[in-house]
Amino acid sequence: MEQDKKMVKQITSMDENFAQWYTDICKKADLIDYSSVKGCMIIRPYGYAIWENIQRILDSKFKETGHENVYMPMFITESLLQKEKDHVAGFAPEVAWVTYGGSEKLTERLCVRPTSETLFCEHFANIIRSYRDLPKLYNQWCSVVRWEKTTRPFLRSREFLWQEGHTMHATREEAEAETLRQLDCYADFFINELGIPVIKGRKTESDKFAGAVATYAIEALMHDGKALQAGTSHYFGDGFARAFDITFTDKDNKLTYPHQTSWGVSTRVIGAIIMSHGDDNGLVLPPAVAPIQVVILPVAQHKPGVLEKAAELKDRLSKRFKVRLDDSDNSAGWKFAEYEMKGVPVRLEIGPRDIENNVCVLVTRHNREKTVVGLDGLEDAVAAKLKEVRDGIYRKALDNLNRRTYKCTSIDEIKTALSDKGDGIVRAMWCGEEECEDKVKELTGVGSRCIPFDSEKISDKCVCCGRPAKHMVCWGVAY
RNA sequence: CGGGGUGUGGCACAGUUUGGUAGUGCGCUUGGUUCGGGACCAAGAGGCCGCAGGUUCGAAUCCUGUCACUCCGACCA
Repeated sequence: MEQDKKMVKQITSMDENFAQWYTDICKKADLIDYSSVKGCMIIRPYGYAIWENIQRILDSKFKETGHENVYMPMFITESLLQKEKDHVAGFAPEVAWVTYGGSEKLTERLCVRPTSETLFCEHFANIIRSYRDLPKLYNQWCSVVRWEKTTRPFLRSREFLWQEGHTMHATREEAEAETLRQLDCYADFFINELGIPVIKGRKTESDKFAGAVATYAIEALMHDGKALQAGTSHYFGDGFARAFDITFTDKDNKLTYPHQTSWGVSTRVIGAIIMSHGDDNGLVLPPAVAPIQVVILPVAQHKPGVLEKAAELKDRLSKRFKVRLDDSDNSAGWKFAEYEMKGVPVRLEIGPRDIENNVCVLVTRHNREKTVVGLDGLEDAVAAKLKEVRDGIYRKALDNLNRRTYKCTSIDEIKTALSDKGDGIVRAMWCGEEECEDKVKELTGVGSRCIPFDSEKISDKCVCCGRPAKHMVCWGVAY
């Protein structure tokens, strides 16, 4: 069928080489360009516009729950970074250091922030005195640097953009509730706005954030069956508070350590969108974050009245949607392919034939379905189509997750499932010992992703050692 | 950090084996015809062949080194 034909020859097909397909999309959809510094990418206007939309939605969610934005410095003195020993041990191998200021060697070298817990702690120590100062609900939008060895656009770059929330609370219960609330905030955003199903869960001890008491994450399954940690939320207890000497006087006039959280999502979200929804014709963007929600393509635009009608529709639709009218003199076919590559959710075609009949053609990106709709009430038809795209891509992604979820009770079952059906999420029981966690990875290739909240009892025994099981774990190959 | 691949107009590549005038396609510019799935004709512009050394009368091509990108593994958002 014509519809199945691959229109965009420049993109490597997913089945042929998934990694190449991914980088092709990043480049060909104008999301990024490489720079002369390894691992540092240029986020181009179209890619940055997606990030701005992500920021806008999340930022307003954060503010609805009382969070305030701040900005912390980019540099951390070495002695400050050293204060919490688990934290420094976790991050030291991948930090970049500034050793010179101008031509003078610094007496103490400065680390370029890989994350800002230490900076927030230093500041919290100065501003928290009484229980009346709590909670402190802070967030910052910034970039951080981690000196990665292997880099990939959006998924792992040396500098990346993110948001990091840092909060301080009077009680453990309050801080734990905050940790889970923000995890839910991310999960809702992924499911409802991005149409990406996620697994919510807790990380195992070995996979925890450096310095955390508990780390929670949302994991998403990509098209190739690999899992992507898409957002994290940490509960720190009072460990950092003790290391940084942050205390407050509680209602009973007792000096107390506050309880802390941090949580973040990064531009990796864009990688998740690409690998959850994209296809061999390019990007497929969730309407909520698409820089262009509707592209209007006039057909036979030199014929009298066509451009005028197209401009009129643009004015009408712009009141409710993000609209672009492409009246360049590229051929209609070229434009179809171009906006498909860029993942624009809804395309509107308007030509002389349509104008005669007072209709236009709407095409949804994810399934290329064409519908002829009347120009009266067009706004509602477009809104319905955008909803259809969100629901359609969510269903597809959920199907992928369900199809690639395997319940297993033995190492052999895991191996068989993975080799028969490909990479995916293995649900299997675990005794809680790190030794078994490592062994499963060694024997089958899948590591523990998380202990999911929607746990089920698959058997009584650990999939590895056969001793009584403590948890059900989701295992997978990670990005 | 290990293993592979690639660096040649903006992009994709050929040319390297066997050293001898820098090529093709796409894109770009100008003009014209087109336009419901990546249109066509004509005329143009654009390159110290990643970088640094070396061999040679002569190097994109051979040698040494180096850097970057990319893919596959180990570590990480």
